[in-house]
Formats: sequence, C-alpha cells, structure tokens
Amino acid sequence: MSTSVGKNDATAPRKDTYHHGDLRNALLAAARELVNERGLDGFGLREVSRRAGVSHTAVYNHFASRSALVETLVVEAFDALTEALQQACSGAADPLQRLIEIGIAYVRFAYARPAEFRFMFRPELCSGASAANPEPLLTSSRASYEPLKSGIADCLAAGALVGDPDLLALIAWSGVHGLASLIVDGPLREDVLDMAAVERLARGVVSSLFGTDAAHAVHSRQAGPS
Amino acid sequence: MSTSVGKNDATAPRKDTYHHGDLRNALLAAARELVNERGLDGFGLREVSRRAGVSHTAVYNHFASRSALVETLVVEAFDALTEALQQACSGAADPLQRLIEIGIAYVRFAYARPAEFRFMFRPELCSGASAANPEPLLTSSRASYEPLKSGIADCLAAGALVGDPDLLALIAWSGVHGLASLIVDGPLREDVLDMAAVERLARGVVSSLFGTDAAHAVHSRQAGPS
DNA sequence: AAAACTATGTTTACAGCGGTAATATAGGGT
DNA sequence: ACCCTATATTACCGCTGTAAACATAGTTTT
Repeated sequence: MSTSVGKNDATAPRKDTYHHGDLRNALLAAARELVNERGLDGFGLREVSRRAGVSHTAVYNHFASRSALVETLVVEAFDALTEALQQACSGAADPLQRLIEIGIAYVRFAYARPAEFRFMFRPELCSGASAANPEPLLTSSRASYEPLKSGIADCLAAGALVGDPDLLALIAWSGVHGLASLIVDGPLREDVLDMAAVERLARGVVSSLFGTDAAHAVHSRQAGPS
Repeated sequence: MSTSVGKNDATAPRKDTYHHGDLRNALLAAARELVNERGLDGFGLREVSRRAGVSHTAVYNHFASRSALVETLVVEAFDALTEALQQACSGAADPLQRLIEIGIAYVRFAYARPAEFRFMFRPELCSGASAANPEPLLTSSRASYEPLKSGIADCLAAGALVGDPDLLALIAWSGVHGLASLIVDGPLREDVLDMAAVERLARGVVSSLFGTDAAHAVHSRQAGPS
C-alpha cells in the first residue's frame, strides 16, 4: 500500500505520511539515546520529539506527560536489570557463587548503562509528583529485587549463609548498589575503568560481603575486644 | 513593627533598606530550606530569590548561575559531612570501632539530610556543564573521603584489618553509600524508618563489612545496645 | 564635603521548557 | 459514500534561567 519505504527503524519517521507509524517506540528510542549522550539535564520532552521528527505535543498522544515517558524508560530499565540478574544466576551451581555473580551483574549493568541506572533511582523524576499510576514502576522495581532474595534464600537453605534473610539481602544490595553508584555518580566516575576492572572491584566487594575467599585477603578475624 | 527590625536572621531581609545586607547567605538558607521541603524538582532560582525577598536577577550578584548556587550548597554539604565523620571517629578508642562509627555517621547524615545528600551525588547538577571552577567542589568532596581513609589506615596499622587500603576503603564506602542511597532514594524510602532503625541497619552493614560481631547483629534485628 | 566609583538590587526582555485547547489530517469501520 | 476515532499540528499559557540596561546604596578619592 505504501510507497515501498522499507525502513522499519523506529527512530526514523516516514516523511511521506502524515502519521508517524510507530511514534511511541520512536520516542522511547530517541529518549534513551538522548539520555545516554547528554545526561539528565539535556533531556527534555521537546528535544525528544524533535529527534523523532514530530511536534512536541504529539508526545501527549502516547504519554500522559514527560514524567510518564521517563517512567516508561525506567520501567524498561528495571526489566532489563531483572533479566540481567536472572541470566547471571543461571550460570553457577554453587548458591554462594551464584549470589556473587548476581552482585557482579548488578554492578556491570550500572557500568554498561549509566544514564539509565541514574534514572532508576531518581524518584522525583518519575514517580514523584505527577505519576498517574505508579504500579508498573513498583512492579518492575520489585521484580528486580527477586533474584537477589531468592539467591539469599538458596544460600540459607544450603547453609552457606546464616542470618535474617531481609537483612542479608539489604547488606548485599547495599554493597553492590553503593559500588554501582560510586562508579556511575561518585568519585570513581572520573577514573578510567574498563569492564574488567569493574568486575574485579565488584568481585572484591561482594566477596567481602559474604566472607568467602576474600576473607583472608581482606580482613583478619583475630581482632575483636568483644 | 515593620521598621527597625533588629533581626540578624539571614533569611529575613531588612525592609527598611535598599540593599539586603546578607543576601548571599539568605539565598543559601532559602535554597537549603526549599530543597529540603520540595525536593529537587521544585527547586528553582526564581523561587529561591522569591523566598529571600529579592528579585530573581539579584542572585547573579552573588552566584554566577543557578548551577553555581547549587554547587555552593553541595560544597557546604560535603563540608558538613566531613565534620560529622570526623566527630564520629573522635569517640571510640579502638580503631575498628572507630571505623564502624564513621560508617554509621555516614548513613546517619544521609538520613538526616536526604535532600542535600541527593544533591551531593548528582554531578550533572553542579559540576556537569556550566561549572565555572569545580575546584572547591573537588576539594570538599575529597576531604570527606579522608576520615574513612585514615580510619582504614589506623586499622591496618593496628593489625585489625589486612589488605589493600584502597580496596578496603572502596568496600567500606560502597557498603555505607549503598545503604544511604537505598534509604534516601531506594525502596527503603517508603518504609518508616526512625533514626534508631537506621543506626541498627548501618551497624549491621558495616559490621558485616569488617567481619566483627556481624553474626550477632544479623541475628538480632531488634537488639539494642551490644 | 563633593564627586567618582564600586557593589548591590530592580526592571525589562528574551528564548526555551512542559502542558492545554482547538484544529487539521489520515485511516478504519459501517 | 459516510462517520468516527486516532494521530499530529498550530496557537497559546505560565513558568524558568539568563542577559542587558538602569537605579540605588555604600565606599573611596579628591
């Protein structure tokens, strides 16, 4: 029917037709691209629509507001994180090793997609004020917590860890989330870190958390005046 | 009672004179107040100046731009954090205990001043694009790292810890920074946490980092003094 | 003390932003 | 054919940060 425009690329608008065809995905792609290249300050509804080749008000046919667009982006990022964590824990057989792999995958995700990782923990940007329905965001963010929790549960069941599951999960999450944040937003941001260095740091942190082989390399248990 | 107000409060402008008297501090105070009550989205140069009782362009006599104002705020927040950490490590005599106190103080700071803590790790907001001179920010942020580093060094010297100082510092910082971030921006934000609960969590995290009485801290979630 | 100068605050203006309302255009359903 | 709905556009609104020109207070120089 159409004039044989073979392009299926969501970012490229079809100039020969009034309607865009797949504007929603094009907007999301443009937004992701914009966020990854100019950070959060340069990110704007108008600029996104400009990149998609439409007027800025066309956005409102697919998203309730700028915040809703961002929220969709964050939801997708959480889903991607969940998938990365699940994939990471499918490798090893030892539950403790699996837990470590999950932690490393968490940090690796932040390193690979820093702009999206930043967005994921900016509550004021999406679910803050004008959140129409925050349920999908809550669902996705909670889902990304499940691999860690089940990893902890497996370690507890196998006797590799002892303690309260919730607190253990919080400890683990704090460690990897802190490292990820320091890499993305903190002083480690300026250091040139390749993926190998990031993985090495992540392994050091998560190992120290669970007192595995890093025990003798990191801390000596002989101190302790009780 | 309008004239001849003897107030030295920096937030209150003197109505009887053309010049404000101490506008710079008044602006900083108003900005801090605004940030703490409406978050980062509601924070604006015009609103700040409105609260200080002056025109919005008066700000430019004391700050090069909105970013410069934010940067000053962040610098002061880093300085306050440094002071809190130094004060925390002045209590205990045991170096390992001192290190733990530093970590708890870090989390306590984030809990007590969440809005400022958020600002401190938003590089795009201050030192990102239009930073005239980022040196004071770098200086203050690096200074806040010193108590932790020296605490680690003390533990190493006392034999309470073994390992690479830099990696140990990074591990410790990751743990407390992650917990602080989760409390401020993460899923723990919605939970009602009083200061006592925060300190308990912080103690659990930092204890697990350094392998002290973590087992005890992990088991008893509602334990008091130990 | 008067004049000149600097510091500080105001007014006005402008471009860009997110958002709303009314309008134009395409395509699907009957 | 027709209507109807989805989609995109233009015209606005109030808001923001920023710059330029101007006004006023305090300080320094003569």
